[in-house]
Amino acid sequence: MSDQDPPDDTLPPARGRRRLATIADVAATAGVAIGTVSRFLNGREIREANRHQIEAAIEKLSYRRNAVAAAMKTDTTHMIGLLIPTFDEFHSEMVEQLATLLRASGRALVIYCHSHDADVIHGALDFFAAQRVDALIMDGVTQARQRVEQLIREGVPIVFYNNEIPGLAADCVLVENRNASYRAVNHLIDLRHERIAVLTGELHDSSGRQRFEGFEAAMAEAGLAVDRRYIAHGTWRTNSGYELARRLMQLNKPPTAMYVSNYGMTIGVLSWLKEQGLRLPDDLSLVSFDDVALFRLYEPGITSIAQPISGIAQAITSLIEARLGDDRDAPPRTITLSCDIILRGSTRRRPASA
Amino acid sequence: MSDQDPPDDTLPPARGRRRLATIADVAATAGVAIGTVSRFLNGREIREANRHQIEAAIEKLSYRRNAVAAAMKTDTTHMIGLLIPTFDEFHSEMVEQLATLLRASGRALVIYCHSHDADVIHGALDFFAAQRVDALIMDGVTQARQRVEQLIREGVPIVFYNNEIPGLAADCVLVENRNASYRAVNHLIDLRHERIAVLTGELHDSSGRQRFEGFEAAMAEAGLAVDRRYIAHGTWRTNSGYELARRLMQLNKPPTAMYVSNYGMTIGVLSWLKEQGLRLPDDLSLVSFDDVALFRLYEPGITSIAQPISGIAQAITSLIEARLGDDRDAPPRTITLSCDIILRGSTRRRPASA
DNA sequence: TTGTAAGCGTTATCAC
DNA sequence: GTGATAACGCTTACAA
Repeated sequence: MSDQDPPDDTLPPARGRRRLATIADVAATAGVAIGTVSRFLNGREIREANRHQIEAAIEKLSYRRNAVAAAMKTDTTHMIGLLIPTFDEFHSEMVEQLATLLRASGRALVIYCHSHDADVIHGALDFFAAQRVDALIMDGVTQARQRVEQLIREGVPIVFYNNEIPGLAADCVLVENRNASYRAVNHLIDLRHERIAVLTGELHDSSGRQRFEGFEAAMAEAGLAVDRRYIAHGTWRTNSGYELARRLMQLNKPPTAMYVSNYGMTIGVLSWLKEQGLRLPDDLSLVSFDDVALFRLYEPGITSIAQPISGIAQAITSLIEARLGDDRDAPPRTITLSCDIILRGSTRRRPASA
Repeated sequence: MSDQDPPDDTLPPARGRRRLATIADVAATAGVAIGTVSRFLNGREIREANRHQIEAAIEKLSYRRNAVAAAMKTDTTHMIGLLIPTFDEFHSEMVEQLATLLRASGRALVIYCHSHDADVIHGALDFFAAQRVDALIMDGVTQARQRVEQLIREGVPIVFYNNEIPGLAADCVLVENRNASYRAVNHLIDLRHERIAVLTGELHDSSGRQRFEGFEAAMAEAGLAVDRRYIAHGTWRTNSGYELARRLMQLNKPPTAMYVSNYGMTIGVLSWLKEQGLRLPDDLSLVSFDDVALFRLYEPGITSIAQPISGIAQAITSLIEARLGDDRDAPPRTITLSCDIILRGSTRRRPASA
């Protein structure tokens, strides 16, 4: 058997997959050196005649570059790890945009969904590290701190979104949680509401804290005392919105307005209200963080705080490309984007009766 | 410098990443052979004393297994390619479940989103092939046919969901589109509707065809002639739902009921209706394929056809694990799941006036 | 420009 | 069991 032969299918097939042609097969078939084929594959200059030989050989052998082998040499996998808590509408849209933006530079996302489970978070980070992803995008979830520190030490670029983890030197893309929250609550105050309840997110997440602080600031500035019973601490999740809505609305003096710190909990609130036959904005004015299709279509539309999802995805991408390009060793950057308050029918002036 | 030294950080760092300890460093530090460390890492039997040495060395060097190198040897990456058209609610839920199920066997999803763009589809499949994903999950989108055939020849296991591509020998997870559609339209007929419009999906997708056939079958069986103007051919997308709703509802004799072939187009229909101040079910009865959070919360709730998303994710996972396990060469299997029709407030008996 | 060959970090096959 | 060592398929000096 000469070196000119196509790949020999009688070799033990690796894991049931057929033996694919290698760069060596191409080189042999084309009658050039391996190095030349490699140069061609990487888009560098090649003698015209050789180029044609190589193209023909690639075609003939159905050659497929083995990115795994290349990754081993170059220590570049073109994979970006993405660790998100859940596939809610916000994340779906962000992921879609991230995938599209990263595609432009030949990269793809490897996705893990942690559901706030510390074991999963650790497992995901270990997996990403072992797979040598080029970079990592994740919600700044505190349970990850230790593993993340290790990754940073190993030189893996990381971009946090949504929450920052104080003290970690990594790139960050955030929104003005506090300010947006402040403005949203002020909108309720403008409408003469005084009994305003808040559903907070997890306060160990920086976004949860800041959104709550915005609420507090607006109330304090308006000179409105906050009844402790109107402060409901949630977990970001739908079922927590459901439970807390019940608790709040069954008070002797239920709130006339409610500020909910994220989309998921608002879904829970709406479910409970619907079950009870209560209607927005007559029985309650409601404003929610996150703007999603449902809030636009719901009757009435839900007044909400729209995070600039495209902007977030773009910011993340640009940070990553910078880290993977020339700005490898630049100091960590934090990009903070602002939100829009979108007025819809779920908020109205406090009824005189209340 | 002896072999016992920890990795030397003065070596040229690959792409700015620190040089990580290798299995060789661990072996040297532990005073055993490389092969022994490998055996240990892969959970095989090791002499007790060596085990402790190795564990200590791993700890000391912060050793991290390089999955890329392992993948190159074993031709197993533990990555599953996933190619979806868009991140709508259906896919979000499916992806979340798939990711969770696959995690159990140490695998992760690499995701591409094609937006029905043929170039992207081709690019994605080439990327997956180059990255040597262990298997591929994709919507059976016809533009992919040629590339997919090649992948099958190369021995990459593929699971189609949603649509089948006739003539391709691959595993498939489908739902009873035709039957579900048939039952849904029969529900409208039971409610005495006669002017029933349909918004079809793309008819070159098998799901689009089958859903349309179900409509036709129900109408024919009931002896209802279908006015051609009530057949609106859509693209699955929201804007197409919006446009077609307008076209249909502005007919001289608009339909009294509408069957919409997917979630995205229904969003478009609802948007248009909302803009016009038209209400379900008074101005129109509507039933939609796909059951999502919005349809449950909407007022009135949207009568819909619920695909068994968990079942789909489980079926896909089991097919993949079988292919990657002992059933490597089993003949292709197709799993077909049934759907539930969920009755809500968007459908009611045809008003006497109509 | 091209050919040659030394790795990259594993796994797997041998003798021992 | 363990230790040496040959792959795996590619990139990249270096020499020609």
